Amino acid sequence: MSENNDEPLDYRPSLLLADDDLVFCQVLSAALTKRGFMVSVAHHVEAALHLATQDPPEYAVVDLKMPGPSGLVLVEKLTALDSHTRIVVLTGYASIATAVEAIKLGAIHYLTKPADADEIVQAFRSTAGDPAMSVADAPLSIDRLEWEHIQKVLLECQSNISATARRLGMHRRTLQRKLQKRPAHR
Amino acid sequence: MSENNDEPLDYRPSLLLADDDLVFCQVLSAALTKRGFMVSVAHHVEAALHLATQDPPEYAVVDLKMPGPSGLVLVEKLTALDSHTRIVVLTGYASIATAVEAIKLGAIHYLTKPADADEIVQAFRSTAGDPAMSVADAPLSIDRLEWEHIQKVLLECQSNISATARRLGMHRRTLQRKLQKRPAHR
DNA sequence: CTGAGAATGTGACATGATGTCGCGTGACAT
DNA sequence: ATGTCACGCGACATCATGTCACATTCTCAG
Repeated sequence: MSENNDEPLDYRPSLLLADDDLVFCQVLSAALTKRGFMVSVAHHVEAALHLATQDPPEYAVVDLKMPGPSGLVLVEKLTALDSHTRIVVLTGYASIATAVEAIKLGAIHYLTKPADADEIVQAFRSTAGDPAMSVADAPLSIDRLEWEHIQKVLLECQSNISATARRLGMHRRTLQRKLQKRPAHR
Repeated sequence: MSENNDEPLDYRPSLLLADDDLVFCQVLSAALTKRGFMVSVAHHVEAALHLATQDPPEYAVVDLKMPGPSGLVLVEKLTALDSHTRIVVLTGYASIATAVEAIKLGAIHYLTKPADADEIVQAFRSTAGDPAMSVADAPLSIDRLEWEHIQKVLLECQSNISATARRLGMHRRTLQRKLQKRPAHR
């Protein structure tokens, strides 16, 4: 299922993964390796550039929020090094402004976390004007997405419910109800 | 301040304004004319294409939400007609998904209403971005997150509302109502 | 060209969810 | 001690949602 038949079986395209989240990198790099990529990982822009300068990768997944310079400058540099590198931006702090910048700087797609490996591979294939994705993958439901997002922000706020509610622009009472309503749901 | 000294004084670059909001068109076209553009207006994609085919404009301002086909197809067609046309997308229903598409299809910038004429002119001047922009944003609000997710799926479904509602497991009526609301800013 | 099936826009209405206020409690710093 | 802040919970008016119904318009194969 996960084999890529478009390429010769023994050829693994190089992929640079730049993200400061260690566990996320582990999980994602394993998933991408399983899908046929030769993955190298960097946790900040400088390290990523070091790798890319020696051998510009064919694919790149870059997070925007990293210690030091933002992932945007990495996108720019990667494009400068090799304009054929297919770059996908993957961020937990999505905004229209950074999305526009990323695309203008050479990224071919802009995804928001949580995103699984399949979405990313799908993004690599995507071309402009053709949002014809595989209908197979069901998009996660609104409720599920909301839950993930809440959990993430809640973690950032050290489980401070009041602070989380403020950052999310929702009423504390509502957040309380949402939290206790589904301790676990697919 | 609003004079354009880069061009001969009697030369007015052509600008196509595509938006279905009549009063908005009046106001904006007046403002742009005052700033030295030769403005022509269209209220839907078909009319805009008719004008553009005869004489591809140098600049274009296109709204996304118009009766009939989306402004995205206009962006695509305009770029096909003349890749030098500087297109700015201007919409009151902004989303990351459409922003990415618009840029990939050839727009040079993506603005959200309300935007005044100065912002638009500014956008026309913009070149490839500066990657030094701030990226550390507050997380999206719950409402905003929901909006972005809906827009993404909607694009995948080629703006088919019924199909989108099915994929999201929500009632079509509910989706309609959500789409009519303006997206929350943060 | 034409009809079946699908998509869309819209209204109405019962029900469930949300926003909001308030109260009491405990933790912590001043 | 006293103010501030976070928390949980009750109550209630209001808003959003799910659901059904109906009239158009679109799409596309026959």
